[in-house]
Amino acid sequence: MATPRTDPLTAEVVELIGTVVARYHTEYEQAAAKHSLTGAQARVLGLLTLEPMPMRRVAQQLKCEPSNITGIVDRLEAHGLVERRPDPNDRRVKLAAPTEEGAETARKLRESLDFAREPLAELSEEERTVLRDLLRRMLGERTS
Amino acid sequence: MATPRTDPLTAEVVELIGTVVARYHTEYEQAAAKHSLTGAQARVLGLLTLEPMPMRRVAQQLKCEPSNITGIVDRLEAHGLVERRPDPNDRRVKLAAPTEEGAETARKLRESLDFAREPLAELSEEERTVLRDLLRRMLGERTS
DNA sequence: TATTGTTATACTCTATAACTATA
DNA sequence: TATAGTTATAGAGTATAACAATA
Repeated sequence: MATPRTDPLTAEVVELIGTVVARYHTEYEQAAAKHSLTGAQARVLGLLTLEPMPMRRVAQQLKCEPSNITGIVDRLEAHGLVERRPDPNDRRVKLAAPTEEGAETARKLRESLDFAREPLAELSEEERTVLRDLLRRMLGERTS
Repeated sequence: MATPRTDPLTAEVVELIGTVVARYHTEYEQAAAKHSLTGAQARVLGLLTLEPMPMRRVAQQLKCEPSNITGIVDRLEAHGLVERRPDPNDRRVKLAAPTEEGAETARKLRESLDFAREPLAELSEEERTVLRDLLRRMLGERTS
């Protein structure tokens, strides 16, 4: 209640961002579906492709309960895209890691996510730079 | 495959948009949860606040199957936020409309969605105008 | 004792298909 | 016959709580 009424300009920007969010999600889900994956599965696979990690950490990155990761990794494992490896330093831990096929699928997934190019192609390089800087400022320093 | 490799600048903008999308979703779900609603329920309620409409049309707007809307409206109705009204012109149709309490909840929900202000407050009015124009261009003419 | 991953449970969202009542 | 909404069903994601193995 400390904030003033939202002005029309801000409201429009928020609405535009909402549209971006909706389109981003649609495209992400479609790209995942092309590889018979759900959005959550594709996100986990993409995450593991950056670096194999304990199940616990996957849950932290996805901001969900650890118990959920069990099922998602189960299904990725059933597809042959991910495997569980023992952690030599702590036998309680299981490291989730993409298989070779999983890494390949993740790569194709990133490519088929043409949200990357199609809408941004409308903008010149200079405009994209401006957009980048504005988004950076908007998102702040939070490394999180 | 007609598109060239994604350049680093575009890649960064895409990643920034991904961050915006993630934060938008988190805040949206949290705002909905404050009112004991799920994201889907909050979206439907927000939609109906703009204009009461047949169940069928709700499904079209949310891009999901009509059968799903039955349950979502059931739960909103159980919360006393939405009601089903007969359509005088076609007795097959049920118009979903917010109750007074539903409209009030939707209003609070919009306010508590401080994604609207907090991050954008970092930008000056001129910068927000630039951002608006870039997003408009990026999203194209589609009025939808 | 505390932590990791899992299981069990319950709820929601989602798509598909079959059903009903209207049109 | 076609359409609007519903029901039934199944799969997936989510949170909570309890559990086994390990630290």
